[in-house]
Amino acid sequence: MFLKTVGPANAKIMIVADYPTQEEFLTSSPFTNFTFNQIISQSGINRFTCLMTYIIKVYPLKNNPMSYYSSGKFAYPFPELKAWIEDVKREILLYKPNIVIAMGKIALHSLCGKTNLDEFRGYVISGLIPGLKIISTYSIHNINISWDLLHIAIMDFRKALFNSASPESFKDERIIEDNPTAERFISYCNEIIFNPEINKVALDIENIQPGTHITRIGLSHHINFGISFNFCEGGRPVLPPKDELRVWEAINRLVNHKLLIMQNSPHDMGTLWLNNRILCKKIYMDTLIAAHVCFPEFPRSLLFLSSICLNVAPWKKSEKLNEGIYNAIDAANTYGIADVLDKEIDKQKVRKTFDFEMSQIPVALMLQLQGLYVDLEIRDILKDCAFRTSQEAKEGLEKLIGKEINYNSPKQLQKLLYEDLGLPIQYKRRKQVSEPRTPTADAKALERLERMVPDNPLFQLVLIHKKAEKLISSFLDIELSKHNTVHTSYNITGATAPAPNEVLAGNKSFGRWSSNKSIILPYGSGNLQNIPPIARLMYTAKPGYVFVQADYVQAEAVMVAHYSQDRKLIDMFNKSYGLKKSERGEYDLHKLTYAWMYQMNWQDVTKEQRRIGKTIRHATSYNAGAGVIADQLKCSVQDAKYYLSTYLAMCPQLAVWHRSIQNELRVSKVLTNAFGRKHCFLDRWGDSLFRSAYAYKPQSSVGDLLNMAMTKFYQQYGEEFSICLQLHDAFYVKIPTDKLKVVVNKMKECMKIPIIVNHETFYIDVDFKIGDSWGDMKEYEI
DNA sequence: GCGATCACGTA
DNA sequence: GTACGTGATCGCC
Repeated sequence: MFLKTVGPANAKIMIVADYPTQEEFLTSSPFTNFTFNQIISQSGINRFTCLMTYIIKVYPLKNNPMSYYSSGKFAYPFPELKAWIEDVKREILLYKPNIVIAMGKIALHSLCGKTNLDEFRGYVISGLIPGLKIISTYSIHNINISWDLLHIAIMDFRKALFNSASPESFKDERIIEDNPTAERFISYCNEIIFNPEINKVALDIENIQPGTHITRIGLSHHINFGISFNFCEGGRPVLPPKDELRVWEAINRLVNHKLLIMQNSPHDMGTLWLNNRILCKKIYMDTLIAAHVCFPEFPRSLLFLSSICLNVAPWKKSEKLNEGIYNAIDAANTYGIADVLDKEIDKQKVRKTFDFEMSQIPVALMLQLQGLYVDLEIRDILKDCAFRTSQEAKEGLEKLIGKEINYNSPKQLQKLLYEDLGLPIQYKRRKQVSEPRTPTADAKALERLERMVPDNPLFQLVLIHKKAEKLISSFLDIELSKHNTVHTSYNITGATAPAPNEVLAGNKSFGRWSSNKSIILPYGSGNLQNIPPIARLMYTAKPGYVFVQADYVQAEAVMVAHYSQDRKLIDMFNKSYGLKKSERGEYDLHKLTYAWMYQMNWQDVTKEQRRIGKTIRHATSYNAGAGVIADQLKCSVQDAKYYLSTYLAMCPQLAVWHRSIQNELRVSKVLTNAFGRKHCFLDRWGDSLFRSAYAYKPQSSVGDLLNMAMTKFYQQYGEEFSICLQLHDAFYVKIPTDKLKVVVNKMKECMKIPIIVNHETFYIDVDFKIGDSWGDMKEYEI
């Protein structure tokens, strides 16, 4: 029995999905699954006006649709599937819908012959049937695995609805100049400069990696126009230096006269500055930032943004477009996206957040270009030391187990622990109980095993060895620039993770910066926000200079106190605000936490008890379970449960706050932090959504707070005093030692920013530390 | 060579 | 517990 096509013969939209769900098949009720209902109802399409069918008309064997192909590739369908595909094509010819929505890779390939869904998703393309418009989107199966995709599919359905009015395919009216002469390109720049009606220009560069040599520059002043100038051919400059200079001069004039639109402007700005000393000052919009502010949870590539903002043809390098056309279309689409996002920013009322993120561009760019200096001597000492430690541990292990294995290989280590030594298998923590248990040999597992098998040095030796190896490979053995600096690219919009496969990775980004390897100055391991304390020692201020670190004290805890309206805690923070470190004794948060839990005097709290208080407070703010607390405190789960219940009894507000977040989510999936930053949570309803949501407001508010302070400092004093690091709730400057007092006061002034939560205004205290080396910072009292 | 997986560093 | 990025290994092509 096969599922038949349903719907009216005069349908304008036809939906072709890969295959039915098991229930749809067993009950003979096509297109009734929950996910599909969500998509079609939220897209505004009336399902009774659509023809709907499947390519594979049964529930596939072993839930594996690829079993209908003779190889892993789509190229060789078995006869049964071949016949089904022909059926669908016949129906399309018979009913002549204006547009077909292909849900999933199999539908896309069957109707269009394309295999890469990510490249064509959301674009109206023509298929194997002449004159037919097709738009592809994710399959129900994909969406069920990754719920984020639901919202993208809804947008794709809306686009299909928009395109279903007529069978006509849209006309590409774009004018693309992919290889203008230098004269033509210069005259284009001049035309723009002297045309008072044009005030914005989109700019996009192409360069050779590694390095920063610019091969092309694309410009656009209209969605239907793109021009790309070619500087290089076969690795050689196209023009004699004198003529090339004239082109650069024209570009320089242009960027000084018009507002610029770019996708990921720090990259293009950095490259233009390093290569050509062209400084782009007037940035109207970075489309990456605009997209982050409007759709923080979506991918932000140009291809994706074009698919949701524009009605244009897909364009992609793999289509073997010539580089010039590609570059020119990049620029044109960037221009078009900016127009759409501009309206979206106002529609969503997020202009303030957008302006704030845009204001961070100069300081992020400066930090990337400036880099951080490394003392070679100290690095070599650290390297030697770590190497010796690692070797000693390795030799000890060899004696102990009588053979050599690679401890960096989880596989080999697991074999040693659980097969050769027969120790009890340790499992990874699962997100859901329904997930299968996977064995692990990570540090936590080793520590647990150590507690089970005392007096065996094996575990400590493995831990020491692995730690030293990690230290060397990730943090010490890094490539330096010729000035002995490392560089990191700070991402204002947070996560850069692109889609790894057809199921897009979630772009979370809570407004904190992230940092990764700089493409334009590829030195260092890249991320400067995860350097361990020991490796920080090699980052030094030069003689006569000193690092100043300013960090917000207990910032997330203060935010949580206000959000959860924990009066006792708020009062404590209010009283301790502005006190010197030495005067803060009676306001030690963690000691007080333990004292409140067990009704004792804070003076009597021991160091160990303080540690418990600290761990419990931090973990419970974000709804951690007893297992996690047990691992952190290295105690039994039983004890952890006891601490947990004692804490929650002492602090009932916390559970109330968590419930209020859940209620907020129920009303709308959009949460807003203390500074108006919005985030839409797209995860499935459940614990993982809740935990992520609990973390959002405190974490993103602190991120915004620090970035506000740092940007303010940069704007006012950046020329004089150099900022050198951003670490989520702290920033560092490197200054001449004699300027210490002045700078600390200025930092303090910039960091005093009022925060309003629940109609109460408060400030978060700032601590200062100074040192010659980042790894050796001492308290500094003003 | 490339991508998935594991592991692990920070706030 | 959340957020993030990088490096080593290993299986696949």
